[in-house]
Amino acid sequence: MSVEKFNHLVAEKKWHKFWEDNKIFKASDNKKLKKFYCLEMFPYPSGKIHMGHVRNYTLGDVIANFKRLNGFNVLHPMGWDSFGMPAENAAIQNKLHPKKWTHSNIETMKSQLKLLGFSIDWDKEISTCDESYYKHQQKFFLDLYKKGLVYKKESLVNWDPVDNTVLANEQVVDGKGWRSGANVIQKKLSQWFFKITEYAEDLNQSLDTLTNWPEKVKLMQKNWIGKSKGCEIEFDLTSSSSNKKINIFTTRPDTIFGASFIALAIDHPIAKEYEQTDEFKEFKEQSYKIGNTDEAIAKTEKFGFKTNYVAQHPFIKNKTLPVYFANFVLMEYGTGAIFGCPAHDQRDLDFARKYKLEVTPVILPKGIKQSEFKINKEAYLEDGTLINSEFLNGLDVDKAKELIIEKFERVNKGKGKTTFRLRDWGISRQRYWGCPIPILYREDGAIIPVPEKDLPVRLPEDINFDKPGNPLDHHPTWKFTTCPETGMKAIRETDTLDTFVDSSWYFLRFCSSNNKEKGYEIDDAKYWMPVDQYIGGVEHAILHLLYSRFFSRAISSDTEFEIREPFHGLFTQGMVCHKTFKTEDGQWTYPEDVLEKDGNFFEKNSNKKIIIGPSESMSKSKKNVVDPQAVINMYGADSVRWFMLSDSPPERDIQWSDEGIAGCYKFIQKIWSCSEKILNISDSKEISANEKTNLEKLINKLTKEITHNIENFHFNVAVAKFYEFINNFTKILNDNNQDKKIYIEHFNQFLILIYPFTPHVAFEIWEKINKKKDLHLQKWPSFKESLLREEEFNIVVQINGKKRSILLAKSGLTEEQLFQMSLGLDNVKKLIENKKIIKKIYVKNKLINIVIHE
RNA sequence: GCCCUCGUGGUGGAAUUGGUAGACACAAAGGACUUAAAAUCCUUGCCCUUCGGGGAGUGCCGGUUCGAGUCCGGCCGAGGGCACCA
Repeated sequence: MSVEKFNHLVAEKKWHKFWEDNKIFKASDNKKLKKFYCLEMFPYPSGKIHMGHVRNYTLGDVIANFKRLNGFNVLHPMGWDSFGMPAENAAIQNKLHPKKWTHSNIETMKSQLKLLGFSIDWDKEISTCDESYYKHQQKFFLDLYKKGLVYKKESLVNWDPVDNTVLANEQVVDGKGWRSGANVIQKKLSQWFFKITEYAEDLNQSLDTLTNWPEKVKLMQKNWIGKSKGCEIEFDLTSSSSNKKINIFTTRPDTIFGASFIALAIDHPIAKEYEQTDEFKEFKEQSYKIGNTDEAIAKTEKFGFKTNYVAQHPFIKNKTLPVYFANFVLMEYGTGAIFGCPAHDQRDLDFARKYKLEVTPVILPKGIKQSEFKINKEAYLEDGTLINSEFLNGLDVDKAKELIIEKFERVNKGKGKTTFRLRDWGISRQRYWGCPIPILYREDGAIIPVPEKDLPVRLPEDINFDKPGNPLDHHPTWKFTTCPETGMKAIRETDTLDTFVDSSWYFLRFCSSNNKEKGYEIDDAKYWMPVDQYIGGVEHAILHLLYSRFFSRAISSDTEFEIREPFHGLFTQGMVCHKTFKTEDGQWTYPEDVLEKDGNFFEKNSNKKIIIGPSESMSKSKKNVVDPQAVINMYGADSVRWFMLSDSPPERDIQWSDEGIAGCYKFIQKIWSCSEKILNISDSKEISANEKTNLEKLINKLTKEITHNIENFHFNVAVAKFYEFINNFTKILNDNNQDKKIYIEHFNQFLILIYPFTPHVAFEIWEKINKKKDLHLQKWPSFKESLLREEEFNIVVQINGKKRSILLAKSGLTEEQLFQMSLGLDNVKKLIENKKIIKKIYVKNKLINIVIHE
């Protein structure tokens, strides 16, 4: 009998149309339903979708479908992170307007996403470059401005000389621009900032409430925020000509008696007094000379510049400390000044050795005599007992810290203080393709926020990219305007907002996508927020997630509904990898251009020999990419989705392979042919009661496993269980009486279970069997614990912990009965002959361990 | 340098709380069907074996336990984050 194949090309098109026409993935407005907000990180419209998108949205789609079948009102939207530099770069290179380029990319990518059959509510689609989006963002900017969370300051910024723009600290990777890869230089500019540091404590503490976030991500954020408890201490500085007071910050106030110098940052206010001297100029120049990479900075030799100040030690009369400027002290952290305790800090020790300063140990390691304890080249950083420290002597480090802070506070020379590594978020970008900052500079010098009624501040469309720099700045008319209150002349802010601002609230916009008045409606947000499951790449573990957590708080504080944590559950998926191919002369080669001949590989056109490199994350530059669209055409959307869920756990990297996708295709066909076999049963006969129970148990077990594995993101295990089921099911189907009704009943349940993974083939078979297009209206099946209970068990029989035999036993037997049975097993008998049994262990329905004397 | 995670067959990986290691898939070898191929299906997978079974085995060394991939200590290796943060 010939069996017809599943034709994905026809079936997928048919179901896409049906789903779209009937809007079956539309979220309901009925706020009485139990909701589930499933969100994947929205894409940047760079051109075409890539395998990373496919994986991301497939993972999310399984969850969305699963939750819908479980009776949730699911919000599963899609949008476009559509402002950003590539659009401008494309405009410069191809003379194409960024808007046109962006919109055409969105069209392409949208049609590609639709090919995969994702259950997206397209009615809620948004795009951050639309003024219907960014006008609300400008309103939020003004709100934050009113709340005092936005400020402008002259600051040294990371300047990318290739992209001609400012970069946030986070966008500088190893001293290079994250996008251009150019060496970043320091430049002074007046910049807008969000006061994210205002929320440092809250952002840090609240991480502990995020129980459905990966520990790894929470830890990365903790490290980034970098909270440290310490103490601020006031020192009196004197020189022959003046007296000063300065504050220093330390986390080791307990080592105050080991202090031997004060070190200041090069740009500390006191530096003003030395700026004119040649020696200081030279010192400053030298410290700026050091390489750009963080690593190079960290390994640079410590050096300093001695001032003519001395500092009075706070507790030792007549003891003064020399005051230096030092290249390793940062103005941005703490107070830009420290006291050096060489014995217990490596940098301080290096510095002290260089300038022959005192090294007084004040912490004695446990178990070492004071007379034998010497500091040579390594500082002692661990805990111990305080020595040489007057009233602190004999205490351990923690106690000493406590006591000394109390003492400082009592004598009014310092106080306990917490500092953070986190800095404020610089949001100004000297770029055209971004959200305009709604600010005016009036001719009298006043800075005026654009009134709400004048929003949006629209981007002009007639722009010129021929000159370098920001086209908004040299636009002939756009920036010239008047003050709405006084009528005085005014100039618009020509910087635009960092695109991370766009993505810091888009999840809120999805709650009220089509609302024209507000960025989001409080009632909608109350219902939908927080996002129940957020899925995306781990590369956003710090920036995007931290900014979003801050921005949600900032814009919703003082409103009726404060959104502190926007993402309840977070899942970070791994990357899609592929082998890399290079010709012998070092040219990267696309996988489809590589041919195999007798175990050797050649480039298709040139016939050059190909060297196969390690599997790496797919990237255009290395050409180790596979185009999703081509694969979908060939194998179908279900096969591609199935591949993305198979084998590798979703949090780990996955290796793309041609064999793998072919295997997935085979499995889809196998499901199809299994359904054909059932439908073609012509001589239906009743099945035996025993087989009937077996079948019931099979589907019941599958139901439990799939439910459990979806809930825990073990999609690869779920896939394995589906394979196992189909293997067993077809075996029973082939070996037994063919009871059509029973098989159909169980296969229907199987189709519901697999629908979230491979919706097209599931719908097609469902319709074929049931003559209805209503698979999506089915209820997720429940499983019966009673059916999971077995009447027979394989009980492992161990002797001294080693497996020796297996005992097939019915349930209900007592421990003693089972023990006697196991003693009767040939293998066991042989091994315990003439040996003394010392002990026996029984694990119910699982295992017997007989311990004997060897 | 500091912090974190992970080491299981040829490969991707599985293994609720410590309780049959290697599920499932890919690749390979052999076989069945076929004139042939494709497709499909079956078998095998380290060492020894009298074919009943026995032995070794989850990066390395040691420990706890009746029993360790799983827990503890120490190494080695890979990946990721931070990086002059006082």
